[in-house]
Amino acid sequence: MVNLSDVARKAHVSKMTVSRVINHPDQVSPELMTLVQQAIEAVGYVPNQVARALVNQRHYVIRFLLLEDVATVEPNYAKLLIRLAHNLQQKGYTLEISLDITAETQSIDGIIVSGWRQEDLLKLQTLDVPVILYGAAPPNSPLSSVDVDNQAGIEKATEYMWRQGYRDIYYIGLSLDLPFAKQREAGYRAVMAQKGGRVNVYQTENHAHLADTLLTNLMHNFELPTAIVCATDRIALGVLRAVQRVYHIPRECGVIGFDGVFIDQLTQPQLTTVRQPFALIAEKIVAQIISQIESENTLEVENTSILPDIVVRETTNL
Amino acid sequence: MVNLSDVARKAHVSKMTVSRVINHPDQVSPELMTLVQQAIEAVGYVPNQVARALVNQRHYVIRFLLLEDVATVEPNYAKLLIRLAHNLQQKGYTLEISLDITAETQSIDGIIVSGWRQEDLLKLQTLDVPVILYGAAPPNSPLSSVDVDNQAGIEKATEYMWRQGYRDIYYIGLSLDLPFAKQREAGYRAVMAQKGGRVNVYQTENHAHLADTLLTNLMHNFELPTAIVCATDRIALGVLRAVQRVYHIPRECGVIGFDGVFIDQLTQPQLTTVRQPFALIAEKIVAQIISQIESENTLEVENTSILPDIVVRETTNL
DNA sequence: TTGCACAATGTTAACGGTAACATCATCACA
DNA sequence: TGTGATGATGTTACCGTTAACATTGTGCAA
Repeated sequence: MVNLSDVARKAHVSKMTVSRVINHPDQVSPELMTLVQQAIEAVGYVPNQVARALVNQRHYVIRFLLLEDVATVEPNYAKLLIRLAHNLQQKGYTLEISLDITAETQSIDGIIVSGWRQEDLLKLQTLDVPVILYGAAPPNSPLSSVDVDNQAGIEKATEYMWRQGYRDIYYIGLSLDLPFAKQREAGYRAVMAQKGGRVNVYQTENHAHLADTLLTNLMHNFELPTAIVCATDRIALGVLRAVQRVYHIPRECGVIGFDGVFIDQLTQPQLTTVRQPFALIAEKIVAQIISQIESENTLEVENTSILPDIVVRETTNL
Repeated sequence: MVNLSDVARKAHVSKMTVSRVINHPDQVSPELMTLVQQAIEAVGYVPNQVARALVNQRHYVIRFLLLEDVATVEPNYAKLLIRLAHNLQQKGYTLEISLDITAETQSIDGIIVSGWRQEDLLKLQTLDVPVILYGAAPPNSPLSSVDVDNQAGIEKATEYMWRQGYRDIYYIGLSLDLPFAKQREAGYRAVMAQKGGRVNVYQTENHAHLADTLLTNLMHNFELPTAIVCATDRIALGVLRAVQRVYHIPRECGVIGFDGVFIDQLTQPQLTTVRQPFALIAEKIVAQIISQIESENTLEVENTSILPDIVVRETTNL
């Protein structure tokens, strides 16, 4: 392996000069600068990150800790993961994947956590590296977080349906005791309260066929045109299937989902949805964790919500 | 950070003795052994992997190189990735993600490549670490590979449909010039040749709505009961949608897909499919790459095909 | 008793970098 | 002309670990 000494020998300077050319270019004279750069080229030198990590006590590695149950992993993660890897790479970091919250933290600089539950937070707080949560942290949590703005997302969706002209608007939520599920429901309620529309909230588990069953019973009460705001695309898929057996989409019934990852492109007609802006989310997560790492100890908690956009397709154009 | 010296001081031995307790337990006397182990416990020592990596020229890191176009990333990868991370962790390795084939290889021990094309192979061959391809390598390639047995998978599927009693069997393939697409088609042809059935091969791009359109035109030729063997679940989704508008599934038409990741669970009725055995695939990949790393230079090319299983659901029970 | 093999432990140097300090030449200014 | 500030470069030591070699002590055969 080509190392600093090889470059130094080639350029007839000391190792330190070479090191400085790389890390503190302002501290070397222009002549040596070019001389050393040529030597680096000539011998094909590439800095050894491991040695660098050892002496700097920095590793240039961020861990993505996935706590979600492996069986239920959503395709979401692939998208987020890829964006994260890409953004980190640009900043000179690499992304490592772990499923184990108890894994050692001494060869990483920070952790991005996804799929966490309330009960994981205590352990996460005690770690000795910066932690960023994907998904909104509870109030007063000492951990920073980045999340899509779930409430605003459903607000946008509900308002959009109202603006399209639908007045009979249903919300099919998730029967899950998790913050994001409640926030989405709150978004629907907020808009309906403001508009003075009738509130119709139902809940189901996150399965298309359960949503299908629910809607099959529900849709006889519709006062057309009716809109159905769904907490997830998966629910929307089932809703769509049930409703289109009886009504015309979108003339009689409009449907809008939430997530915008994969499922929305599989439906027929194609689903209008609130899309999680993974590119932005990843960007923000990366910016935040790197700033925490590089600011050393000034631990400033930051909770970011990112406003999602509506992707209009074929299920909502009244 | 607690290090070897701290343990050594606590146990009143030299650093080397502590190191040996960890790496070569057979070389230390039982008394010191327990003494040192207690000291390790007492001070909470955890070996520093970075220092270890530096001196051993080993990093205990495997890179997952994803060359697929980011936009088309299938949820497949999330499943595979998680299995890989899990298996590697058990062997003391960590998994890192990269999208960049040109990234440095000096702080990793091996690479697992996914989504590669023919034109990537040359560059991959020149890397100075072991490389395992996910997806069958071309004949005589110097790179090892692990893949699902695509041909055998579709053979199984076709035979299964024949056994169910369908005699009019169609194959809807992928219009892609990639080995796996050809192998799947070959599987269908092989079985039909053997059974003496009429060969009906059509191709489409990997989109549900294109498959829908294709089938809408095609299905008037069916001699019921007809089976449709699909190259992917995505195609199967479109096929199912088109066919069920006219025929009863599975009494008049049976449909079987390939992949078994995610999509198959979204259809109504639920899709019978050939499932990629990601647990096995990941296991095999990990075993293979670690064996290559640890055997140093005895570079033995190994191409493994893993036989997939059929997951019988609701679209094939004639 | 002597010497030697062998097992248990310690010492040293290295892996490839960088921070901190030391050295040296240059130059401005009193 | 001497002094000290300044900038460019070199020297040293260290990050935490392990391989290789050195040392020590023990038992056993000659």
